[in-house]
Amino acid sequence: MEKSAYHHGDLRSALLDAAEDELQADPRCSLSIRALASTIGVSATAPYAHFKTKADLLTALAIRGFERLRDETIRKSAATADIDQRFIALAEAYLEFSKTHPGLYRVMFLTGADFDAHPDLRRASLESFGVLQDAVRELQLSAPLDHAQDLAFAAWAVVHGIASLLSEDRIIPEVARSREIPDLARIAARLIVSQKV
Amino acid sequence: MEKSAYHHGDLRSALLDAAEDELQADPRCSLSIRALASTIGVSATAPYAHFKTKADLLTALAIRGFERLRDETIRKSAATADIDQRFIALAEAYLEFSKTHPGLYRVMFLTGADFDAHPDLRRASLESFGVLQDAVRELQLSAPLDHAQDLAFAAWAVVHGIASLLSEDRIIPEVARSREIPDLARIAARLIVSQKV
DNA sequence: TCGCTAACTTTGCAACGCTTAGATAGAGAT
DNA sequence: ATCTCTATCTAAGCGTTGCAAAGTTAGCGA
Repeated sequence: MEKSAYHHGDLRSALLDAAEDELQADPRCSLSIRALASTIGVSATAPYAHFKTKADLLTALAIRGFERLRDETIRKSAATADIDQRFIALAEAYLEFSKTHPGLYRVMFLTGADFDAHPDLRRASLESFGVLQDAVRELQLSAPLDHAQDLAFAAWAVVHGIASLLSEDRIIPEVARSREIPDLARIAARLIVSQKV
Repeated sequence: MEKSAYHHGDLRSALLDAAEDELQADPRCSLSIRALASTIGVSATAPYAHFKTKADLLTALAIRGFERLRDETIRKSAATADIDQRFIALAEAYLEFSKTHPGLYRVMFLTGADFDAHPDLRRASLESFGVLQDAVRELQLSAPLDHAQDLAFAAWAVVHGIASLLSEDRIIPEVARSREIPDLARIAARLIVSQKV
């Protein structure tokens, strides 16, 4: 990087980094390509050498997000030995991610990019879901496979539902007030864990 | 309406209707005030007499959406007598709403308007949640109140989670393929109903 | 009949996504 | 060492957007 004054060197990464910073500062901001370019110090249209459209940049951001979510959930749940506790830890990690990166989380689920057009996005999303799926399978090894699949999906839905309501502030204040993430994770985990056959 | 050529008569409602039509045609569209005004046939800035900002229009739309969601869920679940079945019907109605009005659903959970600034939005949202809450309370009249509250919240989270994944196409194809709404509703309902004390 | 006022139009600005055409510089071949 | 190819950048500009400001219209109560 800083190879010359003219060529930036790693504008693509710089754009994604700047976008993430912006999202961190204002989770609901509509990222402006021109503004990103400006803060980096390149011309307004330089980003278009790396992303054909703004949607493509958002898709790249979403992929980053899913990869980080996968890594975070794996890391935080690996520390626990007990299977039930591990599932709770996983839910916690998921909610924690959505709370510490609300803007990124928002982009992940709202890019509107369809999986067929972006196989990388599909893969990243599938891998995130896979972590939850594995944990559920651990919960009930003897269960018929489609039931385990349904349950993994249900687990994803609960956790994503809570995360979504949480980060969009659409959560019912009376319920969520003085509710910490561990509490919310337990609410979600209880539904799933109790379904063990 | 059509009081004169100059004054529209009911521009506010016309704007909301046009916005809904637009969302129905393209659920992911970013509504343009100018475009709405144009299709209605008034000047580009006429809408600002009724909505101070675009966000205010979106908030009004969200309120409409929550009211319709409340009505729909009440109507469709009232037909069923059995308590468990009623809960399933309720989940179905919720998912059905998110599927038939994906654009509106999107606006409802993404306006970013905070409840403190928009008490009408808070009320509408609370009333939608209240329908689910009542159904859960019916499920377990004897339960301690806070548990019922948690469970109602969990129910909302699952259903909203599924609806969100569904309408944003973030649903795992392998899971959702050939899954109709009744199936998805049953997956959600099983988690909740089985928690009866 | 006379204002008062809500609902409109006109004009205009700054920011936006994106296109096009041209400038720059590093890397590989000769 | 030079030439050329190409990815990366700049500059200029188009159409659209949200929104502010100032003036116009018409219905309604005094």
